[in-house]
Amino acid sequence: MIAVHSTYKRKRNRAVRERALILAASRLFASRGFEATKTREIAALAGCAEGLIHRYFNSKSGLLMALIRQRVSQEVIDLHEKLPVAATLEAEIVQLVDWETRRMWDEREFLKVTLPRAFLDARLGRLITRTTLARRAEAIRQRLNTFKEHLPQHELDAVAEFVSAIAFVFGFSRPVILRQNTEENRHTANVIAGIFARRFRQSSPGRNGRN
Amino acid sequence: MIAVHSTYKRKRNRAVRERALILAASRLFASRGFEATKTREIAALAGCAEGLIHRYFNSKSGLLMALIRQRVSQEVIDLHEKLPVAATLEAEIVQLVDWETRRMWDEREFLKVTLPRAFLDARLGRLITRTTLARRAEAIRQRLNTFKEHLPQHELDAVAEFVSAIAFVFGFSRPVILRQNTEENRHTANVIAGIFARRFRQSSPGRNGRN
Amino acid sequence: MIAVHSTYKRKRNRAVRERALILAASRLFASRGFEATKTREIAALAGCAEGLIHRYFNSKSGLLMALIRQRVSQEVIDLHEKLPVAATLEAEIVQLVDWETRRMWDEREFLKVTLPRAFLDARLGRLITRTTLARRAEAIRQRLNTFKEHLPQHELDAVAEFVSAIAFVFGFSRPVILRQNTEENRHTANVIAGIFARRFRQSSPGRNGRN
Amino acid sequence: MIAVHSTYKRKRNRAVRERALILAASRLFASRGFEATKTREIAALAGCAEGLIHRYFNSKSGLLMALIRQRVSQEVIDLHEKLPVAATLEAEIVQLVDWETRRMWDEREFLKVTLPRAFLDARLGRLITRTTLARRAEAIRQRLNTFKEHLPQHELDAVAEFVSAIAFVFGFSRPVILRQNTEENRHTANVIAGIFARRFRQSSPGRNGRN
DNA sequence: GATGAATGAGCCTTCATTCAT
DNA sequence: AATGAATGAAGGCTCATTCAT
Repeated sequence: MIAVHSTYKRKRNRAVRERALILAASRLFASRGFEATKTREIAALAGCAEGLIHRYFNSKSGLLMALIRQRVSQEVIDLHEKLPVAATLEAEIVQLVDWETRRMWDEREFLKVTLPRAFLDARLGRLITRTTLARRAEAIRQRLNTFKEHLPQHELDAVAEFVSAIAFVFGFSRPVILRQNTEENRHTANVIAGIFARRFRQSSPGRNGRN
Repeated sequence: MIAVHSTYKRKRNRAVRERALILAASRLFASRGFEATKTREIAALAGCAEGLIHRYFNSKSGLLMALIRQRVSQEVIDLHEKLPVAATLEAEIVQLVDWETRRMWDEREFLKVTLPRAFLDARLGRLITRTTLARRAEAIRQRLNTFKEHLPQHELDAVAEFVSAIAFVFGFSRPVILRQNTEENRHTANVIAGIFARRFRQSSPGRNGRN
Repeated sequence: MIAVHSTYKRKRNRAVRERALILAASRLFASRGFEATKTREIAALAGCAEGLIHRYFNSKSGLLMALIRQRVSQEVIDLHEKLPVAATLEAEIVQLVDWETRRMWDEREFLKVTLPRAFLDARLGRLITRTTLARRAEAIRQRLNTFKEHLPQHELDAVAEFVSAIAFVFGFSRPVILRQNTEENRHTANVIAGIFARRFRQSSPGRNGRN
Repeated sequence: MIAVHSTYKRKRNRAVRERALILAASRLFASRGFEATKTREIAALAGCAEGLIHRYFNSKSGLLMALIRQRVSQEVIDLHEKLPVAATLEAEIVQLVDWETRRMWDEREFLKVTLPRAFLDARLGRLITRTTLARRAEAIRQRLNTFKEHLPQHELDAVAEFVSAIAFVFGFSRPVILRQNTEENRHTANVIAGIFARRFRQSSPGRNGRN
């Protein structure tokens, strides 16, 4: 009984410590960059010993990889659960852009850590594409598929790409990299989405044309 | 990697050496990252002595700043000279997206160096915005202004933002960061531009409707 | 040069290591000068890692300061305990000169390190005066005070100064700086002290005059 | 004629430049120490090119040696010319101490440069002894010899040593190294000299004893 | 298993020296 | 001959990693 408890506790502790280290690393890598962050600082912020970074993750960059792997596995595509599909394709596109733009902003810390590494490491770049972006794109594509009668297949992909591109730029690049105002960028994203989506407005009976 | 210098030894030519160092640093920072690049490697690639980095630029990061400053000053907005304005707004939008997407690809090395630093340094982020992005956006806005009778002012800004966002994602992010195929991405950008621009198609007499 | 450490490796013993580093630094600074001594050499002689110099003392010059501080705090004025006061003032002066001359010789290593720094750093010069020289002078003054009936107050200070001046020159300057023979210099100091002290010979009854 | 003039001028220039470099080095070595002084600073202060240090003196330490050699050769023992011998031995000792104490103070810059080097370099220490101190001691001894009837030979040497020891301590060590007040130290030197010299007071007829 | 003190390879930087101009 | 730009060896310091406790 004691042994079990002890084992359990040890396991629990390890899991807790691992998470603490990953969280601390995530924060510090994002704000100072990977190489400028010292292992000592990570350990201090996580509240445990420096040596654990090497015991658990082998090395500083092992911790980085663990950080990425963890996020990738956490990544849950909750689009369907949390966001009801809109009534029209036009509305759906606008709503997707808004949703994804917000999500990119929420993900900014992870992206700040990941992107600069992906610049340098082709494998990492492809890993992110495969595990994160591709899955999201697929989820978006599925939702759009609801409207397939108003959306030729060859355009469906383009719309999905449009959504994630606009979300990335106005949800992450502009506010995070270039320090532009978050709200304004979200607004811009919406205006652009509106113009883009207009193309897919279903003509109401008796009205035609651009206006 | 081939040395970026022509053959000279102990020749006095500050201008040439500065350029060689900046070029070498640009290549190495882009491919390995700033901190992973050793000053010795930069000097070796530039074909001159390590000490010159400090004589000319004060420090390794001084060289980085010089690199950024140089590019910013070189940045010439040659949109008008090289790319004739299209006949219609729709065509102009499509052509601008294509042009800017290519340009982003051409700038990939500089962006690979700059962006990760901008992640960490707010001032640098704003500097880039002001000196590079804002100027280009302005140039695009001016061209679009040619079509102001077909483009309400509030949409003009959105269109300009759309152009540079799509160009950044499909000209740089996707092919460089995520190592996706350059050509395919350019195509996707064009498709998206097409859909977007369609919104601004001037109705020809006797024909209406979505198609 | 023989390593100044006993055999240990990766043992945790900060106190021992600090002492080993200070001792090694003391030896090397004295024989080669501060700047000519490499931190690597100090660490090698102390038998520990270079990094410890910076962990313990912050920097090479921090080690120098620690060295000085340590000696200053060690400095014990044991004049009274080890050297009985002589019967007469004349004898006391002679004996003090001899004692202090020897002590200067014993301190030669520390002085070789300290003096050249005091040349350049006013604060250090005053620190040494205050902590080391002034205290010794005071101790000498107290002993001389035993003979106050034969020594007018205004001369007491001069005698104390005489003692330390002669000790410094013939115990340190001549043998250490100018590499003159130690014994001969001690002899010279004694002769000078004899002449000087003669002034304070108490006239024995029935005999006067110079002899 | 032109050639002669030109040659003359060149020679003159070289001599002028050498002196300028030696003077600049002397100042800087004294105030910052030998290694902390950069050749560039010396050249700047001397108002000529860095390369000349190596052309004229081979190296930075060559310049130091030249500085020492020059001073040594300049050293003129002008004791006899400038300072008349006193009437009595007692007065002569007091006056010699005062004179030499002042001279040490005047020499402080040179000593600040030389002594720390002599700490490290035995040959230099002996060179200084031989060329500077020994010569002065000899000059002093000669003057004292004037009073040989009142001064046994074995004491003569001790008196000469006393003079230079007291002069060194109160003219240089105390005011320069320990930053003590110059005037006070000169006074102390005089008091000590007075006590010491008293020993050699010639008894006036009809009066004996200590007073 | 956890801790954090000890290690030492490696890098940026300095600056005496060299040499093209 | 004079200049000062270029060179590159060398050293102080950092910090990921190791390992005694």
